[in-house]
Amino acid sequence: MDQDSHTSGTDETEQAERPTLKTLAFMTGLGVTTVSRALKDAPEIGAETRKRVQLVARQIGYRPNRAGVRLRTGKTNVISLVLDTEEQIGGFVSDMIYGISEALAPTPYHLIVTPYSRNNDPLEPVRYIVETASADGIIISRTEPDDKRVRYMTEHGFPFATHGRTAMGIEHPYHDFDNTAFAAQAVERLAALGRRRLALLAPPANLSYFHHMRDGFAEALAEHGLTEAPLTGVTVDHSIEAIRARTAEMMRRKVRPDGIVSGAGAATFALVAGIEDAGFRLGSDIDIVSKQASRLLHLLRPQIHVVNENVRLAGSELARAVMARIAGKPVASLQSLSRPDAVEAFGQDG
Amino acid sequence: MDQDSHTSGTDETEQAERPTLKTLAFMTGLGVTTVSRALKDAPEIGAETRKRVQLVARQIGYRPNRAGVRLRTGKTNVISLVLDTEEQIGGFVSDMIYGISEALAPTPYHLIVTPYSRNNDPLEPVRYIVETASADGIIISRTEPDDKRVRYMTEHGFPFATHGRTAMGIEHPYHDFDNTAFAAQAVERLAALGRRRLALLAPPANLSYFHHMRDGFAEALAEHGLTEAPLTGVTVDHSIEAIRARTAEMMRRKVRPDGIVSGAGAATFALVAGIEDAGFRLGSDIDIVSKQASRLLHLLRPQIHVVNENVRLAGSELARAVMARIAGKPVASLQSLSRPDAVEAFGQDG
DNA sequence: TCCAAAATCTGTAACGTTTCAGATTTCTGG
DNA sequence: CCAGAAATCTGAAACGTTACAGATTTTGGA
Repeated sequence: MDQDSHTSGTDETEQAERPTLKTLAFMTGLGVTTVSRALKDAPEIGAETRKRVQLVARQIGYRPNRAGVRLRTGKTNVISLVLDTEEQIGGFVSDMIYGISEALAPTPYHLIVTPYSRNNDPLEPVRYIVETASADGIIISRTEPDDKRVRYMTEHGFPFATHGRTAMGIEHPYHDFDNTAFAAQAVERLAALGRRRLALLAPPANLSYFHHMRDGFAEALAEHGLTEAPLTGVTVDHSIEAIRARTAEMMRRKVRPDGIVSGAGAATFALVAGIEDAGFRLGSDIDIVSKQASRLLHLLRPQIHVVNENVRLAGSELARAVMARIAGKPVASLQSLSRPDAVEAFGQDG
Repeated sequence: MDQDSHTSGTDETEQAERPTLKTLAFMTGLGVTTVSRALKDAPEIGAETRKRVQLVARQIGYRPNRAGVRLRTGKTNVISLVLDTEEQIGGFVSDMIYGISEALAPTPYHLIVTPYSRNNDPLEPVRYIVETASADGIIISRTEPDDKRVRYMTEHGFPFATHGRTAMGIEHPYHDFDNTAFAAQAVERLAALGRRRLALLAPPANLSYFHHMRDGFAEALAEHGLTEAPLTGVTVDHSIEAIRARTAEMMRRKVRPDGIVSGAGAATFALVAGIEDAGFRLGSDIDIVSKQASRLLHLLRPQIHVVNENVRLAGSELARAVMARIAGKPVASLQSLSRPDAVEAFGQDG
């Protein structure tokens, strides 16, 4: 029965060592194997034994040792969020993390944040995680149409989900905001306001959602018979100063836009500044429809038309998707697209 | 590249299993103990052997199995950032995470994010980590003068660092922004602008930095012979709407402030809205000096006077502090206070 | 040349978990 | 009442690492 009578356990006092399966086995008089199985509802354990073990486990607050499980099974119970750590003003990263945490909370999964610098190889952190098996699943963002990371993880059969879609003939879990619909709605609103010549402040051209947004923009432009005022050389990822300067420059030209679609909230701050630098007024000379993750734009200028992107939701969707993928669910059911709400407006005057 | 074409398991060919100490021992012809020691520069290993082992290890890309180390030694190589996940608009959490990541990057430490809801017990996640030994160190924020978590971790001898100081006679590592100095500088600026009656939009009263900020505010007020216009019932943590409404209310009273000190950037958005709701103008009727983590306020209204708080820096300081604490460095050297830069102004008119 | 001390190296035993291959007990039908 | 099947239970081994207690070799002093 009790083999370990003489061994190491010099814990005769009250100082409770953390209970292990052995502790539980001793307390219940069962073997450690039985205890292990009873706790995970294995079929070959008697109903009463199972209940008894689980009761005791709950009583003494048993929690499986993660290192033990991980060493034995290779399962880490970790989801890794891989993100680039360049300064992103008004970044939505916190919302994403909150969303992921929310989904992970009722599970045994922990969230680990793996950073990389945007000028390094984005594949590097992913490769590290896969090679060292330091997580069960990965969430990535800044997805590209032909994404090395997606290819790598797919080839290695490693579970993951992407924030944003790809276009490389690989089916994989993702969550995305429908930026095509957003851009189309934005153009439509501007058209309804009587605007004729529109500019688009787009994401960087290497990212998938650049194409989505641009497609929606271009198509709606055509549909409403509007023309484009190209806003080149600058993207939502550029610095406030760069966008501001470039916008002012554009506005000072003879042929300037009377409407702008902006892909990001922080960038819109810079847009507005640039417009006003050039001496124009929002709402009268020009209108802006902007996407935003945090609800501050209407406080900047109530004339801005906004579409809210729920990044927190994206986070929990992504977390759920990776976990489902880890559990072996088919990919097809793990792809979701978030349709934008209608464009909101707050008033013509402060 | 040759991907493991046939199904998941049974890779009989070149598909390299991850190397372990055993692999290394076999390759070098040494014992596994010797290899283990050679890799960590133990003194009883011959110089040549050491070099040889390290060379081979580097060649085949050996990386210690974290689960193995953790199970054997109890060392997790994990730092846990504990944070509350309530919606915090314009939250600085991303910056903090970037800062921590930066400091952790050249070390074997990983960052794990442990969330809790503000309405639950903040001690709960801390206790979980300590009890399950799931990290080597903890970073907490929203520090209170008499902080349960600090007491708990100290009593359990668990390494940690706090964002913000405490006042309970316990010495512990911290990093803090000097909010007393900030408030004093802010008041001074407002006094210099000829303002006489000032309001303070403060942090929640339970947090340490509420007291720091309020002390600096009150003292400077006295020093410059100014009076306070109390802005009660609302803190920087309240919703935009709440702050906005409360501010408008205050401004509509007969006795209203002609200057406001604001403890947070997002809250200042609401302040400005409230002021303008009531029909007053920034720069002429009233001035604001605000702290901000992200540099957007001057785009909201160039009249706002700002002091920047570098949260990214705070993050790396905190990370360095916990790691040093884990390494056994004395607490005294791990306390740092960040002095605010001078108040910045951007102009009197848009 | 020899012996002890120093310098190197090594096997075994854990850490806590799950899996494998039985062992034991209970049940069933004849 | 028994053989065999079913139902329960079990110890040993293994995952990769480090600590302990030796084992072996080399060195150096006499």
